[in-house]
Amino acid sequence: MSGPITSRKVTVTDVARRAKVSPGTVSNALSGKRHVNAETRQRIEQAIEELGYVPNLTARQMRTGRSNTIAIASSMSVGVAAGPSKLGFLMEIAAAAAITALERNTALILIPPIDNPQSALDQLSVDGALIVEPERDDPMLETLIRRRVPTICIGAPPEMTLPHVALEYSAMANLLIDHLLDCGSRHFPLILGQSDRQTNRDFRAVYLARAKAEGRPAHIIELPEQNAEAAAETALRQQMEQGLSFDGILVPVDAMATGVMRALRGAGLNIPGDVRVVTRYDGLRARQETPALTAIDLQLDEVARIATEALAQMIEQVAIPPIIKAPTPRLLARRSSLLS
Amino acid sequence: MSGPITSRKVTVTDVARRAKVSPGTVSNALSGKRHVNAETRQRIEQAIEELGYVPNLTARQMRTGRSNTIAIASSMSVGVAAGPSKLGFLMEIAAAAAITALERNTALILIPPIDNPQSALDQLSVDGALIVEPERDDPMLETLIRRRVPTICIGAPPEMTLPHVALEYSAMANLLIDHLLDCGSRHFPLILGQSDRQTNRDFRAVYLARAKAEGRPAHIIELPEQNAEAAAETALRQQMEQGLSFDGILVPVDAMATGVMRALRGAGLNIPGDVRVVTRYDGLRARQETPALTAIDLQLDEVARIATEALAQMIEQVAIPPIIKAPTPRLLARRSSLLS
DNA sequence: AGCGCTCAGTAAATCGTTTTAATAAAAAGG
DNA sequence: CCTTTTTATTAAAACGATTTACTGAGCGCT
Repeated sequence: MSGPITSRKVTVTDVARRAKVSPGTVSNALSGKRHVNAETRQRIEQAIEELGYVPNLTARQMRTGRSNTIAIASSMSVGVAAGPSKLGFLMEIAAAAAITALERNTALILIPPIDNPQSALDQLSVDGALIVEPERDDPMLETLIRRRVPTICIGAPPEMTLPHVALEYSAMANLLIDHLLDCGSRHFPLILGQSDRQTNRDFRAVYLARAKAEGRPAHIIELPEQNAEAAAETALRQQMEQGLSFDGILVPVDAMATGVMRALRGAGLNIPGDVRVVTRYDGLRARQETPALTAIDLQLDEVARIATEALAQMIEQVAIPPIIKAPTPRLLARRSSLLS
Repeated sequence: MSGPITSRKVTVTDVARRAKVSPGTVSNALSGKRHVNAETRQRIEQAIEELGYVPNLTARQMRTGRSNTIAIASSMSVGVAAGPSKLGFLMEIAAAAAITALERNTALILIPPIDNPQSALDQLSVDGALIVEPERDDPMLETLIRRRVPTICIGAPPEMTLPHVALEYSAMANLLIDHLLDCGSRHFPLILGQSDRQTNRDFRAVYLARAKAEGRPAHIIELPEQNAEAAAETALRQQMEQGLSFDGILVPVDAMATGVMRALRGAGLNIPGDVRVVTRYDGLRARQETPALTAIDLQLDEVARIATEALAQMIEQVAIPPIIKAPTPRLLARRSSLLS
């Protein structure tokens, strides 16, 4: 407990007094917006040092109208996102975005999936927002638009006119289907979630189109996203009991892939010998499975960086293209599909 | 593009004018700090509705001196934390803390491990901070203390006088050792990281004390935390080649546990038949291993909640106990140690 | 000398709230 | 009926920075 008991905050005025200049000059010295004499600047810096001055960010924000803060949010309901899987996806992006943001002197505030996201937004003043894989009629997205908060979606939003970083779901689907074919699979069902997101639409469309074009059977299993792992396991088990046969499985959601693996193991099937399994999100789950799952490298940290920088542009009123291309996804072939 | 091109922000003054009252009254109506006539309040609420008034948080913060923002940070260097493992730990806490914070109208800003965390803190004005498993001479912690920012550590800080939520590492170590003994193991090395954190100190102390008291051999393998998984794998492999024999392994860090599992499988050992493996952090890794790893349920979301609420108290200058007990850790026995 | 121009610095206005001190009106008390 | 107290409201002063408009001083150039 050294130092004064009550240390009144030291302000720009205190510094100015000590350096025998006006507050305005101190401000200029700090921001560099106007030139100040080298000698004067010297005095100011010394005063700052001696007094231990730290600028009050709030006051600065108030004057400049910027909060130097962006939010990252996912609207997924707690039930869906709370599992380590989806949360992992969001958090992986959040961590990368936070780093990029901090490099630009911007703080990233985390809005995890909560029941009433709008009330949260009401209490926050942010310069912009990133929103991850928005759903149709996403309440959070709607609130942001109504408030005219600059917003960038990661993954296509339902109305394609909103600016977003386009994750190339179709390309991913093609990569995975090509790979399954390369590995000798011809009969592979598609297992996916039933929420109305771009990723689901694209995977379904590509899957159906190619099955038709290439004369292969198409079989889509749609599942609720609550408790995805167990849902996938039981669903697949049931289908197998009913005689469904296949030599591969395309299951984009990693949590579902884990469930699928469990069902397959339970049925005594050999992977990849009998069945090749491929998934999309290359999270911990895919890497940790035995055998490790073939997946797509989404390059999420790069995606997050791009999105954050685009958002910064948008906040500074610089025009940006409405659709920003994400880095090209790459296939990560692993033992769950490689026969040799 | 409906609506006015440039919609000047509507302020409390606009509302006041419209409701034919003074700005102060509007403020009182909003905050409820002073009583305002029911009829007047009615008029004000209507004006707010009609104008679509949204309070300017920054101005409010400036006047009240609160930013309604807390930071969560981990000081781990990028190399250590960037892996999904440690990041998972931080993020799991962050997500839970964000939820608790939002319930209290406080935003949580994320400071991921970056090279120069102090510069980041300089640009932020927060009411308080949570800091996860601080290290000795933690630069971030030092900055926070110098700035007199109310701070709560999650996991004991090096100087025990700082307020913190005490994760009961000793209890965890005892739980795991008891369990290994129950499962018939008597020779189990301890594999841990070499950074100077409370968790490492506690595990080492308990391990040594019990080995001595119970007449068992003690063998500690200390590893750098960079690239923990590979480090653990090669280290264990080497030790086995040199003739180290054991019937169990105590490896708190989950990334290292994964490496250990790989080394054991590589040596053709049966788990849990030949070797029982237990770890501490029950993350995705532990659950996804085959066989799944026995671990400790740290109840991190509860820990985060407790820490966030304590921090809120501290910010409001309410006295809090310097050491806050975390919920009692519970053993999650899984197939990596269960013989039957 | 007079004119224009840059340079450094200052005083004052401003951002949008909350809070304090003052006030008018109404109610209560004698 | 004249005080006191309470109640509801308001005008004005903060909060701590940035920015605008203004002021001299110094300098170069006809």
